[in-house]
Amino acid sequence: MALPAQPNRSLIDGLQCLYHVLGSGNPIGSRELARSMGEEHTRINRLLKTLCAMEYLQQDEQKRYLPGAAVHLLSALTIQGSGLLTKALPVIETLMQETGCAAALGVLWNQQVCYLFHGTPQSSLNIAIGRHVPFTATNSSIGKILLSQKCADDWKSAAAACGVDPLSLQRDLQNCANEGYAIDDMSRPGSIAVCVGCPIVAGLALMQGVDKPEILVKKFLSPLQDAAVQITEKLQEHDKQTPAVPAKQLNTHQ
Amino acid sequence: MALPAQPNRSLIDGLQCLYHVLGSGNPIGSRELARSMGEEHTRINRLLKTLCAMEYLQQDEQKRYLPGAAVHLLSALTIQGSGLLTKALPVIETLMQETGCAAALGVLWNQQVCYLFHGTPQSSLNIAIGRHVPFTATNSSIGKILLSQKCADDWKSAAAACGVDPLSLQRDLQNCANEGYAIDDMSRPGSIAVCVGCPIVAGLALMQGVDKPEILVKKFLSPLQDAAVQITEKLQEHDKQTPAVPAKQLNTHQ
DNA sequence: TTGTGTTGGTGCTATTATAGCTTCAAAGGA
DNA sequence: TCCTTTGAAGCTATAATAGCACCAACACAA
Repeated sequence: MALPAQPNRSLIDGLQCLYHVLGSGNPIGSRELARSMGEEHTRINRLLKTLCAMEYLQQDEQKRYLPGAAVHLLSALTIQGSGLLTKALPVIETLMQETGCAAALGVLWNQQVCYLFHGTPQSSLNIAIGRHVPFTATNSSIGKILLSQKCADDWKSAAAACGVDPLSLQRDLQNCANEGYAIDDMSRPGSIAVCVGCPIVAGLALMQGVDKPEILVKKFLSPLQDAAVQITEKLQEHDKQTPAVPAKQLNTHQ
Repeated sequence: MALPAQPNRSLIDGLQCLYHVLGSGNPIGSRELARSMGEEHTRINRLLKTLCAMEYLQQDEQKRYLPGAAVHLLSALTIQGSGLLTKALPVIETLMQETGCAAALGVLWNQQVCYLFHGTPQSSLNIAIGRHVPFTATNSSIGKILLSQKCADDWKSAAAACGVDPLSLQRDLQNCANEGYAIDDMSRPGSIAVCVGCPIVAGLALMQGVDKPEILVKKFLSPLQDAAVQITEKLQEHDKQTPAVPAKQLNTHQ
């Protein structure tokens, strides 16, 4: 991912602090966070205090940092603003009913896949958010198909980060890019995934235990692609007609 | 909310950019965003490019900005890291079954309430995220109870932001703080709300149309408080035992 | 109770990251 | 074809920031 001519270092590091606190899973002190991030503690402290002032974080009685109201609100705004989950869920439910498969919707970030949805035809419709720890992209059909749309530098970074052979990964991803889908037949159950969104934002997968990966392609690629197209179209309609939150309500420093 | 000695202006403004793009509800260009935020366009452009580089945002074919994978992942991490929704939902479901009321869980930020959950005993368990536009705090029992825990300066800001009489609001909020609950009997249906979390992070409300607000207190305060205590305890257990995402996976610049 | 170590947070100041003006190529619309 | 607006970046002055040193408070062990 190319940096712009003048990236803003404070914003980058501040978001990394936020990410680490959220990923910590429990309250964490400013010096502890600085050590775990390998940074100078005063700077981290100031970034944390700024996030606190904005209510993205708050402090418990021992002054350790934990999520605040603003980050919950950002989550809600993310889901509503992008419409990804609300548009995708009805399509995914139909897809699961028609195919009898489990399905997942996930995003790729920093060589990791995070599920937004994971469910089965039998279970009540369930949102996966909060259910799964992010996991390495190269172990996942969603990860591979999303990674295949990235540049060669990202492929090298991914190979290094995930500890796999770069040439092998390149062949695999090149094939995914060519075919427009990715297969994971190493996990149990196996899965097949395609991209959704324009620009691409997520991967959609169907999962089923099968004897041969070709069966995943033969049985499930077509309905999966149809579902992905439907979701992408719904997202584009969403982008054209979603009323914005009034600017007065968005403005936070007047 | 008091600013620290050396707040980081870039982080503040960068998060406001992100918030505005998400709240926009559709892709938005950098000059358009700068105009709507009342800021100089070069700076906004650099902040947007930085958010893009980190994949919090992405650009469509017309180079307009829309949510990217990282902000979805941050949402998932928020929900998982705080455990607020996953811990609260089973308790809320029981509460709705026992009382026959609709319920809501919401956070307060910038004088606005945002629902994380809103459901009824009859509907399948549903997450409200993405369902409701944030709305002004003083029109909501959740807003009032959360606001009552803030300082007097915040009360004045809220009165100004929501266009209500400061003295009237102060009396109302003082009463909420004293009683430990807030009533909204102006909306249809009426509702009663208490705080959850330690430190407080959200408000939990029950809603039902009643002839008199006293009936809300008499019938629903006790089960509501019980549910709030249960959720708060579960959150504290969560903070003690949630495994963190491995630091290797959190580290984004190595 | 006392001493030690660690904590969160800030004062001070050098410096560099940043902000804002200007400019440009590209794109869209009349 | 011309005009307007766009996203993006070069240049440079400056103010926001980074890092060191320090402090009061707290926890823990002796």
